[in-house]
Amino acid sequence: MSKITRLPDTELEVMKAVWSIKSEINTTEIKKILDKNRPWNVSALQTLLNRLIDRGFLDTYKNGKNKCYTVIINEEDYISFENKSFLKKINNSSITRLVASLYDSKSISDNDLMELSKFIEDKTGGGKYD
Amino acid sequence: MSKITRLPDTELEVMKAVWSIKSEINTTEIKKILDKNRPWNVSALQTLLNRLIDRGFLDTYKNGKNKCYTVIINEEDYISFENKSFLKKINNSSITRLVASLYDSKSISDNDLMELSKFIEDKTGGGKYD
DNA sequence: ATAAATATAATACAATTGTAGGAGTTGATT
DNA sequence: AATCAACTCCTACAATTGTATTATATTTAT
Repeated sequence: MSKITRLPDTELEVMKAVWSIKSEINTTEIKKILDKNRPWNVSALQTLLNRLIDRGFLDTYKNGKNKCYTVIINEEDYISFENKSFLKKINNSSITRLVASLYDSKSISDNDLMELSKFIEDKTGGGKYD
Repeated sequence: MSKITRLPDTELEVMKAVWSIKSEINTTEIKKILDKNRPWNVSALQTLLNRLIDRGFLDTYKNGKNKCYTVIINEEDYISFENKSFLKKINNSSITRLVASLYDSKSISDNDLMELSKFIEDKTGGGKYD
């Protein structure tokens, strides 16, 4: 089990594309998805894929002329890792502080809070009162 | 009003120290605070302070032999900025998704959820039911 | 006024991150 | 098997980030 590390922005962009692929994950397929956002240089992409292999996020195998990839670190685990590190680094590990900051700066709405409230009720056993 | 940009890790470390100082903000004072966490090289610190000036986070003036700093970007604004960017980049702008991820990975507890719930009640007008 | 102590300035450099050119392979087509 | 297209590999390099050395200037104590 490789230790998860924070990814640089472009590597994360690549991983997001990789994670979204349900069929064979090869360079062309990845590039096709990335190109929907902005044009990608194939060599640059290859470099990033290699770095992701070095980091233990991906493994690779050959299928004919294609280079294919398998996911080692899955999306949920990585997102969890990022969320936890971020909460600590920026909000002193306080989720209330984070939500308050987002709310005060109008980055989330009353509706968002309602939805969140519903989630909390679910998790903490539904009826806090009665 | 300068545009806020994301800070590299070490520059953020420095800014946190700067933000915490209520008296005159000079290099020695900053270093004293930083050293509580890990030993800092003064020149390295100077470089980072200069970069923070370039980025528009700090301004500087001389007080006798001391170089002093004034804060341009305050902590709340920067934290808001980081929180918003992060929510978008990692959790698709969904706060419920973020909280769910933190909860599922046991990075926040039931207690944290309770506290958060209280905050939400406050903000959304106290009694959702009666 | 000179030495010792303290603070700043100038510069440099290695590691990481973002980007790309060009040569080499492989597989398909005729 | 020669040609062409698609894909990969190797290498390079600029920008950013993290760290430090040395030199210079200023203050303080003698």
